[in-house]
Amino acid sequence: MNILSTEFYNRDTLLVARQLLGMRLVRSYCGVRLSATITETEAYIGETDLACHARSGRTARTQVMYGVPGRAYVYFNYGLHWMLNTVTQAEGFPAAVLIRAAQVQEGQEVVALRRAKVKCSDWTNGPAKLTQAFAIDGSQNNADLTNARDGLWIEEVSVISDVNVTIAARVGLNNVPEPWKSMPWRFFCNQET
DNA sequence: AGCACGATTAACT
DNA sequence: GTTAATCGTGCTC
Repeated sequence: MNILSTEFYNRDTLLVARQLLGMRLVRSYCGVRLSATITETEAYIGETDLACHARSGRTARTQVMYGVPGRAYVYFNYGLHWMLNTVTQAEGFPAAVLIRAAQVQEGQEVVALRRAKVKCSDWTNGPAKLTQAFAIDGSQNNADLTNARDGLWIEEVSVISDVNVTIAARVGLNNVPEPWKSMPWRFFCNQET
């Protein structure tokens, strides 16, 4: 196993979002190893990106995005849902990659209990579904993803070739003005299984 | 202090 | 396709 390092995250956010496809998100939960292959990501880049939380500048909520790359930015949305991001680019520049979907590999028994009411194909095919399945919430905000100490990290597994990747506009940005609403900053693997 | 709304989900019709 | 659930955040008064 090869845990992605600070150098991986300290690069252009679009490159990180693209290359996170195929990587394995790992969670150490109650002594059990949960893992899932990342299949969908979105990039949020800087204060000028009006879809990015950093559009409001540095606040208590957004400070993690301004911090060192390779940390988790976990935020609460719609009064119910937690979203997992990885902080990218140099310290001081606010950017992150939202992990939108993944395919469970290890720990299926645990995930099956946590996602008991839905069929397995719906376990982790959305950003808040993923955090529910992996028991990720605000206590993981600013967790260090570059080692196993905080129980959450990403391992390099395989590289997904371009023919298997679709690039499209980000989703859920109803009130965001153009051109930000339509920027092709979403990356996902073509074949769902 | 009050308000509108959100990087969604699941359960409806 | 439509909508309730549910509350932190940032903005206005």
